[in-house]
Amino acid sequence: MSLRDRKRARTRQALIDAGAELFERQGYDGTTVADIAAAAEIGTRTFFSYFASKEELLFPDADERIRAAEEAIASRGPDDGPADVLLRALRTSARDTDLLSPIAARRIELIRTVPAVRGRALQIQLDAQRVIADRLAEAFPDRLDPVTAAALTGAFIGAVTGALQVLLAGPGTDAQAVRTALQTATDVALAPWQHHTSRNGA
Amino acid sequence: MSLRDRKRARTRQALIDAGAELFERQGYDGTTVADIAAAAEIGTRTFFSYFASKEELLFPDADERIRAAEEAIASRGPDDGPADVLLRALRTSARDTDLLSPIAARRIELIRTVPAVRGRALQIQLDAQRVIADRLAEAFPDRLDPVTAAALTGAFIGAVTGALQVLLAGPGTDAQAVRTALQTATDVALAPWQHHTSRNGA
DNA sequence: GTGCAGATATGCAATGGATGCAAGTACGCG
DNA sequence: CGCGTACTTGCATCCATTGCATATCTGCAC
Repeated sequence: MSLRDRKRARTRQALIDAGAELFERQGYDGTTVADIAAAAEIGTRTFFSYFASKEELLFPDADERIRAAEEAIASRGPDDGPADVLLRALRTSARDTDLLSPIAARRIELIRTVPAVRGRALQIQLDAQRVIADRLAEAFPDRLDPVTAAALTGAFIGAVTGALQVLLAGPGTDAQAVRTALQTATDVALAPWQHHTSRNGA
Repeated sequence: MSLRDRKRARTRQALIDAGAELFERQGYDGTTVADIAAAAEIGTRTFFSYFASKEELLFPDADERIRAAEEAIASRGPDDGPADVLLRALRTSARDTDLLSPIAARRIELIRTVPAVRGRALQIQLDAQRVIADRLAEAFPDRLDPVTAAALTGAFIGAVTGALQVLLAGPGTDAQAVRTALQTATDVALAPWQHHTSRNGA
């Protein structure tokens, strides 16, 4: 990696960190892009050459996750069915720190409370869903037509999202509750597609 | 309805119509709120006492639809299970003109092409999903815990959304294709919950 | 009909995100 | 070293959105 690339990566991370801290301290709306740029010691204008919008700062790894999910689909085993593949994609792209680490908790809080952030999060999710549905249809051309693949993917992601939404709306949530909810959601969505009941470890 | 209310309703409709025409003619981003307000003959500032944002103009009946869905759940028959109730809610809140009328087609086009509009549409959908999940859990307290109700609702709406997304991404779509896709989506999401296969007429 | 209280409408100014443009500056490579 | 390209940045601008103060209108009571 060249100096230029290293520098750019460092600045990018500085922006992410500065954003996280300022959002924590002053709230999302109480923090301006100018604040964040100043904290990372770059010009305000330059912020937008790193992130297309203020919201993007909260989802810096969206692309990687989608790639990870695609990778999980591509590297499926010969006996895996659509349900297995979706579960693998979920486990691969959603790390277990995603719901319980303090940083993640604050992100979820922002998704819940700031409309602009929620809107962006949902868009990212829908984009991911489309990609996964395409890959899934490609992976099982005999068993899944494109519409069915999209419906199945939508059902899977929708179930997980819905379950987490109610779960996280309540008070303090522990790791075990998250696991149970995920198991419930994946069972609901995938029941007819699973040969044998599988354990969920995400 | 008082004069005041009638006047307000008329202005509101004028804004919706003006928005639809201007978006059609100049594009969404090419139309400013000031343009819309002027076309409806009100002050720019006043626009925001009718709609909280420019995007809201495209979803003027979101509240009614959610109420309609709640009503559909409340008025369920004694033999209806969760799957029947969700199907009724869908048929009630989504009119068949929603996907095929020219006005609706343009709205869908905007949802697909304008990020801000897509974000708002998804938020409205998620809000509706939460309400429906709550009502569903209340309707079947013995059979559905809150998390399962949310997962089921999410799977149902997610499947429909996913299927429509791929379907509408393709070229010209006719009524029959929409019906088939909806049938596919609801089957995928509700298969284990349906006693007997039901016909879908939405 | 008159007048008051509350709801509406509007203008003005300010804030803040986002973008185009035109220099300026740094980096990679020959 | 020297050039071409990529990255930064300041500046001006556009536009959505909001607070505030003011003017206007409507519903209702007397």
